[in-house]
Amino acid sequence: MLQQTVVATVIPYFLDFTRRWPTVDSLAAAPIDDLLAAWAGLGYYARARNLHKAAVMVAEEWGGEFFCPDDSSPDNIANCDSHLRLLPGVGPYTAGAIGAIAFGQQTVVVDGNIERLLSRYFGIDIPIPAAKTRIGAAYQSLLPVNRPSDLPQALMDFASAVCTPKRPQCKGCCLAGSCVALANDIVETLPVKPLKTKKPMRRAVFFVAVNQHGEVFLHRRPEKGLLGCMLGFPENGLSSKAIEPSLDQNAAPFAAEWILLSEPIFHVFTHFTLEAYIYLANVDSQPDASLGGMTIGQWRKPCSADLPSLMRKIWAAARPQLFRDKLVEDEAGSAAR
DNA sequence: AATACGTGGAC
DNA sequence: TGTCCAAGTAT
Repeated sequence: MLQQTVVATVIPYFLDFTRRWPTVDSLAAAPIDDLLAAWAGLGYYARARNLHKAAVMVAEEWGGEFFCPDDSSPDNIANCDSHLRLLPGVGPYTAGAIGAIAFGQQTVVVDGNIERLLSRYFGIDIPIPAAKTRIGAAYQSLLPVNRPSDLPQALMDFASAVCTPKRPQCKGCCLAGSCVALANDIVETLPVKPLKTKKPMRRAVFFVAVNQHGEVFLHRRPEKGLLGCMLGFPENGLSSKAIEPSLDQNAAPFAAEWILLSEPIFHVFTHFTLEAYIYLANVDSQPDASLGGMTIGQWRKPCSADLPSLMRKIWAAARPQLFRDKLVEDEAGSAAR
């Protein structure tokens, strides 16, 4: 959960997950849709899919244990690392963190905080990601024999509090006397990040329908790609790089009196900004939307908690309009989950 | 190596 | 509709 996500954001999700699925076995046995619903709003949804796959691997293939050699010889540290890396979603950082924190091994653990701290302290001025090799070597050179699990956690907290990206607290820093970047007055220029390209715009249309039962029409998105496997309103254009998708009703999941909201909403992703146009419909029947005989969606009680943030935002924009001339029970009653 | 992948908080 | 970034990983 902490991958590219700040601690304060993670805490409620972590507490919910560990309460509902306190063991690897329970997590592996949980329906993936339950995990995805619990993950909704946290972002980077491949993490949730990988977490479940990893739990299934540990439960069914590893006998329920994160096998790790208790002998801490260098060979076994490497073996443990490569073993953990077999789990989907476990990369260099996570494998190192598990090795150090869970098993007390002398692993290399370099997150964004430590990367910043070490690149500054050692004056590593080659760009990321090429600098990662040297930063890893620098970390290796610091590894203590005793309590190796303290090092990454101490460095992360220290860098997060003192060696910050902007306005680092060099005055009074206990490392100021030997920090290469400080001596060269280049602290805030490190680490060297690649130049960021301008974020492109995409345009998409979304279809929000409510039936006479107060249910909305949602579908499960394709298992890979943006918002993979998450619930969402049918749409057209979201995954298309060409900013061309027509704003007409061609992609509607079924025929209805679709009304286009006058104003689009905007949503910012990591690599593009979305301009989302929203079509609305109140339907008296319950159309069975299908393509080639396959049902493409389902009518469900609207529950924002199950939706990724983009879809929550779309629902929040659509709901007042849909409820204007049709009294429908909203989700307030079902929000006490 | 470069890009895809979410979201929200701090300025 | 800004900018930058966060306990990164997969492809």
